[in-house]
Amino acid sequence: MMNMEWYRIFLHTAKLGNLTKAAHELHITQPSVSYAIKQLEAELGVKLFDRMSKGVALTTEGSALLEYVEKSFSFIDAGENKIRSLRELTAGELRIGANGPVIKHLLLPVLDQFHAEHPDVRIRLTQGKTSDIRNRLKEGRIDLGLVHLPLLDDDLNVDHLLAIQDCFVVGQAYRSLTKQSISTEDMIKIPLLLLSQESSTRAFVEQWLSSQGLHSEVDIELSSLDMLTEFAQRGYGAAFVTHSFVQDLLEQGKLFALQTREPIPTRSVGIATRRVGSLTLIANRFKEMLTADLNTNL
Amino acid sequence: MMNMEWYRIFLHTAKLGNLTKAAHELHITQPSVSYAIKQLEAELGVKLFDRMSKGVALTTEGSALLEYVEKSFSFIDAGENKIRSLRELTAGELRIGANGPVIKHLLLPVLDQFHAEHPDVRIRLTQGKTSDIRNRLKEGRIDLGLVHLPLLDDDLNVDHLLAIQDCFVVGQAYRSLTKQSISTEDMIKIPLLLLSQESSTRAFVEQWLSSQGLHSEVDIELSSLDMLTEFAQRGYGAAFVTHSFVQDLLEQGKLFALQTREPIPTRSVGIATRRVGSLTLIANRFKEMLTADLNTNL
DNA sequence: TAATGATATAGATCCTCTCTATGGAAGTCT
DNA sequence: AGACTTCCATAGAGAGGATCTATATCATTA
Repeated sequence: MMNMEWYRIFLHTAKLGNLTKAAHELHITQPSVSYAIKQLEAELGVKLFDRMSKGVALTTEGSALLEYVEKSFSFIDAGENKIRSLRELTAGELRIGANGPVIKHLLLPVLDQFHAEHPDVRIRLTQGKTSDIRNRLKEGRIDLGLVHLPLLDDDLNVDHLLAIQDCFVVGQAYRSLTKQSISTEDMIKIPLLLLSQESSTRAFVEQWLSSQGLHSEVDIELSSLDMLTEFAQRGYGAAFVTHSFVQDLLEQGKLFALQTREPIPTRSVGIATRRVGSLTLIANRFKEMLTADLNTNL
Repeated sequence: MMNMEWYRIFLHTAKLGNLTKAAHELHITQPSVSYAIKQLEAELGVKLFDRMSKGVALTTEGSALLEYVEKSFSFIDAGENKIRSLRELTAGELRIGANGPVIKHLLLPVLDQFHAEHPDVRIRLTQGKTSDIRNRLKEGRIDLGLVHLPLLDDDLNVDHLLAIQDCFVVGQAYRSLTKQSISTEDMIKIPLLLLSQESSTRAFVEQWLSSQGLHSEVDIELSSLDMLTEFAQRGYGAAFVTHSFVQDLLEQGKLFALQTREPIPTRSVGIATRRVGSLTLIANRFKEMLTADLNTNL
């Protein structure tokens, strides 16, 4: 049976025209090269080299073979280089999905760091709701998703990343209500500003309310955090938002958090990946970076 | 060190997605495949397959590698096919050189036979004088030349192919001279029709004459056998030609051979090849055919 | 003719691949 | 749930081929 190693030896020998030099280059001895060439010639049934007084010279048939063998090995070389690049994270891509606020407040700083360290990695970022991200993950269109927990899916693996605390915020108009704690019943008398129906945040707040036997009439339903805070600032009502995502506005005195008597449970943001198969080296690295970063920023 | 055989095993495994099946296809056992994949992964420093419950699946990195490995092996396959074709004489080319009369009267019949047996071999035929053929051979532009002997050249190997007998022929006008033998001295009183200066045939006839202390004034100097016989037929004089090449015209009574009292020595046509290096399989085959053919046609 | 620089060959050795046997994990079918 | 099947991993033994050392051989060159 044909042995691919013989081709490697053939290639070096053909290029150098000298068994002894080829042996040197391959870190083997001259008889080994002689043996390999002989095997190859026997197996192919064709003489590949003319043995000259000072070295060897390709026969016509040998030359014909060389063309192919050269190309073959150049592809192997290219493949090994590609693998090296992937291993050293100087090639490949990172495909992530997350929702808007998470991208802006959690992902972006880490992404900056990642991009600085691995500028050759192409970053493909998709914005979407947790449910979108789940689908994209399962379809293999992204490698890694940042999602709100709980996310139950047999195909996905979800690691807790960090806990977030939600709260209701209001603008100057309702500032008086923030002086002391407020019951949930009283609170929902204020017009509520919530994210649109399908979001997991909306599901969360509605579940919290219903656990207290309450139900809210939503007054204003928006699809982005920025708009929610904008409306809240202008006094349209109380917006349900993640505390740390509006930190700046709270500090600037543009928004004020209500102190709900009934505490709002914390919830988690997690990293979701496919359960089957393994992460790309890149995604792995990024995941490490995410967890490391958020642990130092505690 | 990287072993090319591992790539072969990788390729089969990747395509089948199943170590056991790959082992079957490669006529080895499943643990061998398992081992090879493991070695390759270790050497590349990258996991190539995810081990699933029912088989294996390429990782992203494995897929990247596969692209290259596929191409690499397809070139090896192509190379092996090419060699097979060359071995079976269903590819490649035959490059021959010979002078006009030899092509017409010696080469053509054998070439017909060769072409019938090996229609896929491209035939490159160059017409030229013996000296041209020698140069082309030495430059590697042809593989095989049919030349007049003697041809002395350290770089070339010349095998005797067949002996030819030259003669002087005349047309109807001089027919009377062919009734009985004629002395060389008398003969050169007839106008002589010879090939042009540089041809080896011309050199041969002049050497024959001068060996008898004679010298000829050439009357008509032409560069092709056909023209020589044409002029001879029309009674312009005696043409020096190879007997077997004008056999037909002699039989048809269009030409008549002089019986020279001093016999014209036979000379030889030979096959010339480069001394260094080896013949292509094709040229070898053709050479065999030439010698075989001319031995049966004795 | 000796020296040089090649390749070829012989025989011993060692390494690596392959094998057999077995274990273990994940799914599948009663 | 338990038996079965399918597939991969591991361990250890064994064989065979690639490699090594030593030497022969051949052609060229000084």
